[in-house]
Amino acid sequence: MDKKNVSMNDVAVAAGVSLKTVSRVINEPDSVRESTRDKVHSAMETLGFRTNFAARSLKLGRYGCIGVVLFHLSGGAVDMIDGIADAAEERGFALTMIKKRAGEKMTLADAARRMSQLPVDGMIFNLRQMVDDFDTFEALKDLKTVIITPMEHPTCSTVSDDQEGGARMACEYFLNHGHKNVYFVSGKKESLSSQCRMKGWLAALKAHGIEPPEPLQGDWNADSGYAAGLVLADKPDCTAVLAANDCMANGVMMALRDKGLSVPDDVSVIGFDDELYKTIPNSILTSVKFRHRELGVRALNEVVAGLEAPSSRSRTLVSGVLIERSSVKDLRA
Amino acid sequence: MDKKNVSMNDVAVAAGVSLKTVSRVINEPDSVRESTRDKVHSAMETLGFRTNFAARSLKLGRYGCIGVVLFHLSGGAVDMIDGIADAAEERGFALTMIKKRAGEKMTLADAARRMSQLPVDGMIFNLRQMVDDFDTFEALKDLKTVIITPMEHPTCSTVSDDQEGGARMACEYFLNHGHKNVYFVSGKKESLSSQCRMKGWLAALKAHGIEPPEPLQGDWNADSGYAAGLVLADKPDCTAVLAANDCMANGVMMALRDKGLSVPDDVSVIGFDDELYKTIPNSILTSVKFRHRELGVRALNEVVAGLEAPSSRSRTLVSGVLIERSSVKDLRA
DNA sequence: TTGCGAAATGACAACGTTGTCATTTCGTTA
DNA sequence: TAACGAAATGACAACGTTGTCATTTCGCAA
Repeated sequence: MDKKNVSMNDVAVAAGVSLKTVSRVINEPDSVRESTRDKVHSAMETLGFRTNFAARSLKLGRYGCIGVVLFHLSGGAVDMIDGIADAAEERGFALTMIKKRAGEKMTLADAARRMSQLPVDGMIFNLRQMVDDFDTFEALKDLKTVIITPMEHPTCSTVSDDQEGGARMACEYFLNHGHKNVYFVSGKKESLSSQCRMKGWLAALKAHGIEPPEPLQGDWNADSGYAAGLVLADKPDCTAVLAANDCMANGVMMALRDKGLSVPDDVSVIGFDDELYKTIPNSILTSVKFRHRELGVRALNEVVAGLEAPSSRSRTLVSGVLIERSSVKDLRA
Repeated sequence: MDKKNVSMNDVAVAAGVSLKTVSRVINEPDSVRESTRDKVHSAMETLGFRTNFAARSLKLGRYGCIGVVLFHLSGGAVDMIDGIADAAEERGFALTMIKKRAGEKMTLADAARRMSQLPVDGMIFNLRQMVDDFDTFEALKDLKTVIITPMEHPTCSTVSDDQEGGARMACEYFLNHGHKNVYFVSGKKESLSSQCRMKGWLAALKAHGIEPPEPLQGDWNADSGYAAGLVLADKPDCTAVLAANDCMANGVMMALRDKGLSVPDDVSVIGFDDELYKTIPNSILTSVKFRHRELGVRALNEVVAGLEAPSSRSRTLVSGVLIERSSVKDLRA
């Protein structure tokens, strides 16, 4: 019965004004007389008018949308997306999202090409693992591209947690409390987060002239931490353990206890992400927390700032915070 | 120096063909001679042509995008978004996302209005708490709307985990194992998940003619579970505890142990979400797991299926699964 | 070589907005 | 009341595609 889409022209006819006046009511209401405005408004109301995004964008030459490519969707990603979305909202942008499917192989170039066919003025890549064309990739000109990744990129702006710095901070915290060495339990090998955390640990120890012990390989889950803890319990020189996340840290602590050792009296432990308190009552685990929300906000702001100068390039690091609880013993006493 | 946007016309001129032929190379390549196609392709390559989304959508009258409104962004949301995104990908759709900001008040009508100005053919609302206009809301016609929520909606299609059924299943599991009653620890009051889980618990007990004990109020975190556990430890008739999530279940278990009770020998426990194993080594907690990913897939499919008939209405429930471990003792023996 | 039907290509309008510029209407002052 | 400048409104083109329909080119049989 009724027409599919109500256009400005329909509204104009109904209100007895010109199409351009309807346009003005929407975009510069002050420039039209109040009586006219009311007529137009009620016509819009009656007909159920909604501005057509496609036509508007076509004319304006921009979309008001930022593309987000999720190469990987992990736990911390929620808060990051939250930050991106809130910041976008605040600046009047919506998000256009695509995701790498499990098993699918997607390069940065693939992602950029696909995104460029969608309604976006700029884009953000969330990249937590290495990708083949990382170093050779060049963003499409006139389409600002920001990569969320700990790696430095030759031409694109990047934003990252300072994971390396966070790990260094945790190590120094141990050393400042009189520990002479720090053991490390890593996450999955292919994870850049794990790699960076390990790098920070290595750097801190070397900076103090300490020979780092062999790191123990974990997989983020508690069971792998428990296995590592069993091994560490037998090392007499092990007084401090840095685990690449809280779940593994918890596994380590439980193994140590099962072996008759006390945390922190016999061995001190620090984790990452500060989420153990959600699952363990009265959690004592000291942990390095990253501000994922802030990370998202920064990434979005960087894109928006770069809309006018897509080829600009910057590198943003969002520092971590050490949440102090009681899992680290002060050996200096 | 170079023009801002390369249009099909530019490509046509460069390739020495008509604009329409370029269009055909893109949309129906088989209808154009191979030699022509090659000319066009190389012209596109040279000029860096990318089809203009706005113009294309304007002409076609559709976008190939599904809107997602996040009223609330919780942990389980990651998997759900993952499912939505994968299913969208598979069916050739991208996602357009907006989010309710913390503190902001957003009704369904608000969300629908905002979305309708964006490039979307249909939309999904993720709604985990009650909202003022839930019962009165009517979706915009010709814009299929699916709500992810446990509540039934008068006019819109809804998709949900069967939380109530999951809770019932867990209760019955206790009862089938010879337990005579089941205590319940709830999540945050305003959470619909918590409300549904409680409803299922009540329903199961009543169906067996059991008078439900007073539920204990928690807040999803372990500490609140621990507090509840301390209370429950003093109830001699308490042999079975259903906690609205795994974190609280863990809190309950630790409190019971601290009070000298054994799980499952003295008290049996079941949780929800099956995520404790990530944090606790050798976790014994039996838990009801919901398939959030599947939930997202169903929601997206429902939208896409409804694109042609936006006013159709359906209700989808995705059942939960009981992951059996050893935290429930069989009292029948 | 001619003629014919099918395949390939092209010209032009249309989608629903906004920008440019011209025209009309209004309120004010002489 | 006339004249004027400012405010309000309108006519028309343009954004970059795709659909419709007309035209050209091709391959093949007579």
